[in-house]
Amino acid sequence: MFFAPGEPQRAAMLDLRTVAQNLPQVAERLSHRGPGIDLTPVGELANARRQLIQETEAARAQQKSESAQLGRLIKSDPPAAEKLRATLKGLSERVKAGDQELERLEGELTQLLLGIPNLPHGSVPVGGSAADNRLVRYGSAPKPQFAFAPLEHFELGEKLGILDFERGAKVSGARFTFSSGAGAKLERALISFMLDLHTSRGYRELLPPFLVSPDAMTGTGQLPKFAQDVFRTVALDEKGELKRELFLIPTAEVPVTNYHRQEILDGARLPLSYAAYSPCFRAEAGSYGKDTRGLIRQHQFQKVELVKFAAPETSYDELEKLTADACEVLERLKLHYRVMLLCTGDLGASSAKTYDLEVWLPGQDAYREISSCSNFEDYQARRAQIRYRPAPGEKPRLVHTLNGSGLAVGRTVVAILENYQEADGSVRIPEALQPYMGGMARIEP
RNA sequence: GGAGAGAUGGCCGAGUUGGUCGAAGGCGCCUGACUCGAAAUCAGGUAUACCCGGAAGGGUAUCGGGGGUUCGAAUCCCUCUCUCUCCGCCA
Repeated sequence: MFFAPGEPQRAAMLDLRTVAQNLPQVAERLSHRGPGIDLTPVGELANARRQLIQETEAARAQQKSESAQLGRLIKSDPPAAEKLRATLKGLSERVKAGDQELERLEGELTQLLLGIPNLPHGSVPVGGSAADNRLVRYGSAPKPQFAFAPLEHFELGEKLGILDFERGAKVSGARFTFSSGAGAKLERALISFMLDLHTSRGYRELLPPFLVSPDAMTGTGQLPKFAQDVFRTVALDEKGELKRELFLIPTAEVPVTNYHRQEILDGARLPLSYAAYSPCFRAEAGSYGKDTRGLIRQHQFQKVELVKFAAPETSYDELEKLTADACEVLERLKLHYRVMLLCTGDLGASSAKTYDLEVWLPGQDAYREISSCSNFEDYQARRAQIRYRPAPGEKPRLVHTLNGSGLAVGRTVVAILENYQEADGSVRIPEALQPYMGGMARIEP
């Protein structure tokens, strides 16, 4: 039913039954993401699992009813009871063996399913790389013109004394930075500005834990695929052995999406919208040599994240709204940007559809991603078991989860520095932000 | 960190000499009756997942998680997690 014509938005990922019963269709749609996904083992394992369940459950049903009979026999006919007990012993062992094998099969199957990315939505353009992403629109602010050669943000930041990359490296290593003075204040102002904007537009503010359990990381799909991209923390016991492990969140998406893990939400209250500030920690494995200078790619940065839990019928409308809410930050800051629709080849593994917001950076002479807004459909919800009851008495269904940055704070600082720079090296503060800066209108050396 | 108590269905709350307990009772919710309508009252229904089946329906699992004892565990044993109370420490 998930693949009925005209209903592509219902396409679900990771649902074993759907995948197993629609192998060719699923494989076809996954092929748009690129080669290398083989579903045959999934089909084979699914069949083996089904068969084993039937056998084991039949044996268990027999065991159960005869076991009850044994209970009665013990009182009425002890010798017969002893005889039956001996038979049941054997049956019990068969059942246990079947259970073990089933557990093994299902573990293997889960590992396979975890490795399969989400199915792209029908409206996502097919393409192999970022070059095939589709331009959706530009924001209202025009591209700024400069009568001088605009500097990159790190040059400005160092000259203004508000970004200290050297000391960041001294204390923590590469890709760590101190913001100081007006720079630190600017970050704080941006966070408040963004949260105030979003909460005034219907989001509930949430300040989440910054460390999460391995379960939470799996629920949103960070594990096991991206284990190398995250920081893991451990607590040791007296003997120096692992007592507990927690992960530094790579985005507030992780704690906030897991906020409703294993819950059945009231359908009448959907969509639920949250705006969460958090620092984000990323190991950035595999990006050596990329954006080595400046704030663009740090191991730690701050972000305000928007998260929604929506009914499947409305999730794509909510994606448009969420994207517009993220855009609104750039609109108010009067920064030039464009909205891109990611193609199948550039789409994140968990996402069914993603819009990237790319802000113009005159110092780099390039558009750079400052927000990524995605609909994950029920891909995350299935793992995290987040459901909703459409109406009282009805069956629970999986919700659709969405999220997007609103926005990445560090990159917003970059955009402000580069777009609002003056010939003398000073930087104006966008009007919308001035109330949050104690009225400051300009950062000067 | 030390001492103790607890974790049962949407919620509250029985059940711990192991057997027919998916689990009494209450609340909530749904359906019907009564009513012009509502409230109150009465009757019935009311978990989730998986497997078989076209369906009706049937089967299996789940009483915080995991493991064990047993023919059989919500009930016994071990372990982990979480919550609460008291003491200590601490931003």
